[in-house]
Amino acid sequence: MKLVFMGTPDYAVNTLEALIAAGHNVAAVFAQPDKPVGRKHIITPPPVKVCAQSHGIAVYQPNTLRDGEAERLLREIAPDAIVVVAYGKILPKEILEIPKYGCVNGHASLLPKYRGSAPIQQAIISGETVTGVTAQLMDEGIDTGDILKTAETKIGEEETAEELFERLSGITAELLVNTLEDIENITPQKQDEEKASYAPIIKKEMAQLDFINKTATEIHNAVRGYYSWPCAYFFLENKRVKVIKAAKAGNTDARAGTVIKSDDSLVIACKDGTAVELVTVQPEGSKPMTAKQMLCGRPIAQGTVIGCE
RNA sequence: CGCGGAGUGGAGCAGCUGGUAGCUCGUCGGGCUCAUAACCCGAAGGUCGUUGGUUCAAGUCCAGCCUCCGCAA
Repeated sequence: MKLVFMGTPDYAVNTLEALIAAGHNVAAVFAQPDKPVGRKHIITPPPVKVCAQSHGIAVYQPNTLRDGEAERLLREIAPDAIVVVAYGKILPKEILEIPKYGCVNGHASLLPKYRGSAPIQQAIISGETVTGVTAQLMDEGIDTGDILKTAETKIGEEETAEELFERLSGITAELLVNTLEDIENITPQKQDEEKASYAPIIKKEMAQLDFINKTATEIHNAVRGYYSWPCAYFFLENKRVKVIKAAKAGNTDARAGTVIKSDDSLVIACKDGTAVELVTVQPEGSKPMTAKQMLCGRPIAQGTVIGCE
């Protein structure tokens, strides 16, 4: 099948590779423009671009798809289908209409749940135990297209968003290859709007831990869901401390937000009499370390209340 | 030249205005104890990232370099 692939980050690379390996003719790849990355602001090409180039595929990085240029180009290429994975741009109607089989998107949730930019993180933060990937026939809305195929997977109890990303990336690749294979025989299913939910883009501030108003389970989910970006955190003497790993630590009758243990481990009381142990942390300016290591050099008095400014 | 923090015994840190290094943990030895990851006593272990400079004297001041990290993107 003659395809155009649209994607940007690491997450999408598996799918591109899989499509090529499955024998499809990937005629062109669209990715976001190169962006400055890192402390030195080095202009870096997105992973999908790097991958495409290594396969000798033409790469396009338009700033917009709405100036007619992309449409003209795609009509000229005339793909049978456009496959979209984490591209980062909304496809306008005139482009959606170009391919015979439409535009097929791999979305990292079981639609209609968690439409939007952060389905993976949101699933973990919400405490889901099962998630998956949906192949949908894109329409003009955000992840509102008809469902072609889905693949489910369990979320591990200690699984982080980073790990889930990695796994779903592979599942997405497989699902999309299968979807294209069967595309003639699939009857697209409408999404159930009643069950729809939206996973908004993650902002840094959302990852600040609130021990007072969240239970230990919610804290644990947040720590996993925000890892490795932006990473859950709290403030200690005006310094940001990231929490890399946390564990539920039984019950307590201490007031929520209070440090109830700070010798060889760090335990904080949470909402509803629950308690959470902060296992691995990273104070601003330091490398990640165990809570015990941090306490060696920066003791925290028991009874200290960790608020949420 | 985007902003900022940091490189000190195995780990995490302190060391302000310069006179050869200290804390918590760990390690090792001994003791207490029915016992212990608990407690007590003791010990080992540091060319203070690197190069050069100022000084009678620098971890401590100055300059350059290397490395790590947070923010921002």
